[in-house]
Amino acid sequence: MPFHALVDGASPGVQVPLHLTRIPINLISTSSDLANALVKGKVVRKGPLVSVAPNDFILKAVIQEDSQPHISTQIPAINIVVFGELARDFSQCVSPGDVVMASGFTVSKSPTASKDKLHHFNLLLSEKDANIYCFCQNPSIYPRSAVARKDSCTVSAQIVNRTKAPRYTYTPLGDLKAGSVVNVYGVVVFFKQPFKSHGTDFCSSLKITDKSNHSIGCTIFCEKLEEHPKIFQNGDIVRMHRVKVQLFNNTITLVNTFGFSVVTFDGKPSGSVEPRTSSRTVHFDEEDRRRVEELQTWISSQNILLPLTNSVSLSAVQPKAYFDLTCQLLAKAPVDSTCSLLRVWDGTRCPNTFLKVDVDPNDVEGPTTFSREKESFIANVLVYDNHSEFAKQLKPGAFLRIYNLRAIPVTSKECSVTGSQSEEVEHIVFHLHGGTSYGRGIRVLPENSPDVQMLKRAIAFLTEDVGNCASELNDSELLEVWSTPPESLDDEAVECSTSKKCSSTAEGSCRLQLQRVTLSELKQSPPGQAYHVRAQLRSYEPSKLHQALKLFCSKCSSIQEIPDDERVASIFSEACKNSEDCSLPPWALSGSIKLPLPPSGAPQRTLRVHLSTQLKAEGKANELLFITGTTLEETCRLATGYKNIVPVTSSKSGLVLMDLSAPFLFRGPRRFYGCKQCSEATVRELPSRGDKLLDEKIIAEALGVQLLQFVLLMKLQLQDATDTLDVFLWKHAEVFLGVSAEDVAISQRAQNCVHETLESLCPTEGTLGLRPWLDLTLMSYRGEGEEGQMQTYYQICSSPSQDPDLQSQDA
DNA sequence: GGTTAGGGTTCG
Repeated sequence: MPFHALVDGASPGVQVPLHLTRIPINLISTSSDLANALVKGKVVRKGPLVSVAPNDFILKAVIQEDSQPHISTQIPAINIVVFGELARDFSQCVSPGDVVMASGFTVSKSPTASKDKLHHFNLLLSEKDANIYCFCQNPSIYPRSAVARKDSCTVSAQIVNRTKAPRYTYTPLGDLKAGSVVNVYGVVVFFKQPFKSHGTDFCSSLKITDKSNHSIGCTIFCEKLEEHPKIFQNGDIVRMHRVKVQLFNNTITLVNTFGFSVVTFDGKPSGSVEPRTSSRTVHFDEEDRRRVEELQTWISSQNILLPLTNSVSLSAVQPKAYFDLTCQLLAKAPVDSTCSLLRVWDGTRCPNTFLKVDVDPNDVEGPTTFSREKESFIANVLVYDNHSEFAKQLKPGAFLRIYNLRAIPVTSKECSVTGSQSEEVEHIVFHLHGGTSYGRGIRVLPENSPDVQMLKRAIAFLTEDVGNCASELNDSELLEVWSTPPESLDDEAVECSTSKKCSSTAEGSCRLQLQRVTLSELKQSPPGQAYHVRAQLRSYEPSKLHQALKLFCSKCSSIQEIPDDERVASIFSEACKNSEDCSLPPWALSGSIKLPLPPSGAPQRTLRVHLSTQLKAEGKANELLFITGTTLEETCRLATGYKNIVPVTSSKSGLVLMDLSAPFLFRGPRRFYGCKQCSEATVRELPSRGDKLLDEKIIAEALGVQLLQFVLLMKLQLQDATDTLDVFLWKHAEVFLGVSAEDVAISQRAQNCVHETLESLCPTEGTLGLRPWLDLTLMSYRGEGEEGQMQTYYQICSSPSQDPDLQSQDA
């Protein structure tokens, strides 16, 4: 049913008001109190929509009591008459067989009772006073909209009143006929950011494909930028409504037409399907979710065929190459009338030294200088023409993706340290040439995008305080993880091994140039430094990827294992057993809900839930549910449909969270854990957040839980002609493997991606000689070993940049 | 009710 409906543009999550009381159809009469009455029935007949005036309609239908399926005859049924726009919405949204609820109705004597043998009264539903809710017979279809009611009745509801939610059909890209106007779904294989056309509008150009394997060019003209598709990378999914099919040069193309709308989705499955749109009235239902997930699955099966992303981290940039860069803007400055300088970073270090670009310090937005260490992580990007114009609106701190950057090598004369001779030095600078060829452009990424989350973690790892981490290095749990303290890079720790050169343009300041060393040389070098090595991957562990996934506490710096399901299940069953009656906190409302999708044959379970009065008052009752008395399996099943589920148990003192070895929060397939040592968990009402979406951080903070972060931890053995070396992959694991740890925790595709990366670097079959050579930046640091003695450890702090010239060299 | 663009690197 197409009811992911919005009422007057408000947010979804509509619920049947709790003060309504259901009235059986056979008890309806003129003497009944109808003010708070709710009637529920299955639509057994639906008449045509009759237009009586412009925007005024009448529709008749028959609903039948739906609660007595075992009685085959004499089921109470009643005529309903719907008026106005509500009638039109009902006509569009409700089909025979659907179950509806209605309130705010009046009754009148049925003139046809003797003929149709139905109820002696009719229900009259006017647009002004009545509400109709569509009730879904299978709660699994709309579990998100289920709400608890005080009378323990379960409803899955979405409001129909004033819903403008027609059913959409989508044309496969292989079936497009010139001249028609269609709705389509597609996977982006090429796109340009919107650019100013010579007419009145901005123009977006994109190419999409689907299972039919047709590749269709689309041109979108819209005056407002926010109406354009929000495409971040190839592989994103777009859904467009009302596009015209045209022939241009004998090729089918799509152009937007009157009533056009577009929504985009991440092409990577991440557990939740979030429509990207600035429209407040997006229509998005279960069918859409299914289509998006189907395309995501298809994309993952087409990985090899689709030229997806060209994203590269700074550490992997190859001179002369074109690439996309996801980064944070630190500072910017105009260079001249057609060119601006952007200073950006992504948490990794480019092996090449950047050309210093001279700008007037008074023109710089953001810091004019950085510490020497920080400077070595910052890239200089020159953007020209239209991009220089666009850059005027960028603010330092923003997260950007820059498309089709080019790494330009620049040779310049510099004086050596002694200052007497000049020598040729190769620098690098990134150019974003003018124009939009190859999708050249800049996009500001929203804070909540998975790529920005990953970027933030990489940057946070780079800048976090090492003292914080070092003080806890003896933690026994930490030492169990390969007996080593993973270290972080920070300004103190990075004392780079440099071949020091004085830039002739800089004020005598020294620039960092990482020297490449062999593994054997590295072992002889002093710790506490960054080194550049070229090596092959000889082996890695753990071989079972799920063992690489850990939980990390940023407060006490402990690394913890993810508890297995057996352990978590036992915590749930213990909590059930030990549960006692308790008085509810004053802010909590209590109710019950039925579990969706009971396993075949099992009776449907009703669960006791508590929800926040405040959230309910804000119309966000479904955003956070506290549940009691469930098994792990039931909790997971329930979590597929609700935003946030917090399992609790009742004790004499009131509601309490479960043992923190179990996840404290479930959302879809995601589970969130808290640190046992650092949490002071209490079940309490969440402070009002206004319009801010409840996320795990807000919930954890409110409950006094120190949120644990998913991290990946691996041990790699590197080899070159001189030696082998064990190194850890931790703080840069996400950048190195190109996935987020959180996705690895829930997505098979992310896991496959890691597996493929490792397999490509270290194939199970084949000789070592055939393995790619990797350019890597390593940090060395001192830490306490298993026996308490100090020893040197190494950690990878770059992504694997493969050296094509060395592919076939034998070690 | 549909002009604009209709992908295809590189001055800097």
